Amino acid sequence: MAEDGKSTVRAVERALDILLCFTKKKEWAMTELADSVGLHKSTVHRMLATLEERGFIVRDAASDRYKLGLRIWELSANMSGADDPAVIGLPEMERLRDMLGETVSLYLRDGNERIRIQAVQSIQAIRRVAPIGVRLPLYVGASSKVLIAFEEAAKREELLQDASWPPSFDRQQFQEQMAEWQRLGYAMSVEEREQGAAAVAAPVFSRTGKLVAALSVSGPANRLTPEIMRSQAPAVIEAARRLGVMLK
Amino acid sequence: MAEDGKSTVRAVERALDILLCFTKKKEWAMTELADSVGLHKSTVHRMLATLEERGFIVRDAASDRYKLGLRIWELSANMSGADDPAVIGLPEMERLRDMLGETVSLYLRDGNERIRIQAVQSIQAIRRVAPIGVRLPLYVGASSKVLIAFEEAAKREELLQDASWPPSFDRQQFQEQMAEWQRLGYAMSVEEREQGAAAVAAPVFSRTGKLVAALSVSGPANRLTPEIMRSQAPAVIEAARRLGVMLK
DNA sequence: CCCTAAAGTTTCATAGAGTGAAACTTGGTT
DNA sequence: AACCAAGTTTCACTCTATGAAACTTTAGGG
Repeated sequence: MAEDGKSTVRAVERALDILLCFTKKKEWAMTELADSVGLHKSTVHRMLATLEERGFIVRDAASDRYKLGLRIWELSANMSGADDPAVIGLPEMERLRDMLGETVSLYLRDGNERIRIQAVQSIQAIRRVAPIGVRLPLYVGASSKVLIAFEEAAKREELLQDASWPPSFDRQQFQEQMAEWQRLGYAMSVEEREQGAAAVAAPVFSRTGKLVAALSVSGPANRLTPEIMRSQAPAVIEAARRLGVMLK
Repeated sequence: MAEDGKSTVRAVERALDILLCFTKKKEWAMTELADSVGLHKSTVHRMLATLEERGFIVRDAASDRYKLGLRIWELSANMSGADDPAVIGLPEMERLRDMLGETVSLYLRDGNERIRIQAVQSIQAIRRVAPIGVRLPLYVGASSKVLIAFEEAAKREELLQDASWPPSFDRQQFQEQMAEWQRLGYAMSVEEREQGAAAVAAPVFSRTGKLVAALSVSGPANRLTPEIMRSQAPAVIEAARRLGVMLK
């Protein structure tokens, strides 16, 4: 039972791992799941029965495969509290989008990854939903820079020392540039994570001065040149500041 | 291990029950949770450690209490598939809202309850987030009528026979009125669930003709008189039809 | 239409995982 | 300081979760 630090419940861990599979793919057959998590068929079967009984997953009537159930919806609806940046920030993000005409995203750091918790698209009237909730690496992109550079010193060190970064990540260079981002109050990226994409991001601080999120404006690199982004930076910083004071 | 039908995993059930507590309240102390689910402190402690390790819950740094973690977000984002009415239906719902000037909601049946999975408010520009995801009883309200009356015959019977309805629910009367709703293609309610509120609802069918949701228009009863609602019904039915063809 | 393969379901003996009582620690209040 | 409540850790025991194997259902091919 003893593991790294706290003692946990194996059966529950396994069940949660099964649930987490649904972030990779929306529909799973039982055997697929068993292979994916490396458990025996009959174990997965029992787990799925349990998860289904509580409404966390459902069986698609047609395909006989498993999907996430409505209880997940219910939970996520209830997690949006008065302090949820995704909800509170929406109007401010829309304002910024209308002002700059580009996609505006809000990122939270979770461990050594970041999650896009809210986004308003540039062109489409209705926001694309797919990319909300995605996990992205914390070592590329303007938002990542912000989420590290403006973190508390201790946390910042811890993140930089993280062994799980890929070899391509240049700690040295990153650390050197960090001072500049801190001075300017924003960071940029050009075709780091995605071909042909560029972004400017600014930190969102809570009233207590703690970093809570990164607000980014992103778009095609040929439109968002470094020069253009520099000119947009003040608007992003201002929006991020307003966003910050709205929180908690 | 043997229970009603399928065999389940007790530890997992307990963990899920703990998670489900967060639909009632957003923040919990450990002892509160232990009392609520009727488990020993140390058991809950272990469960929470497990849930936390996987990111399903987090400890609020300030209050030292537990809240739902970002993994829930991630899951809910991934559950919105190409067939999620909540996402696809939004534009159509907004159209209807703009046309009638009242709140438009979309309900799904889950067991013998219904869930409001999407809503666009009448007045506010930004949609109220709180009530999305709430579970409501299936025996009152226009949407409930629709979610039962337009279900397949077998399912309909099963639902009507459900023993968990309160004594106040008049099966006889319900069944008599059902034919009328089916004939008209919509149902109304006046001050059934909530004082001073009224609603018209129409069924949303998938392309295969299966009932998938109920679309409702609701507002204050003094504005939404039966007469007015009757005149709005065709628009609701049409919007529900359009919504249906968009699905899957 | 039958045969075979794959996927899903149930059964069951066993080990080891989960459990809760109790002891211990931490932090805040009178 | 002493107290109390909340949270955390330990540990022996038992019952629960487990996976192998048998069995059932479904799907596809000859």
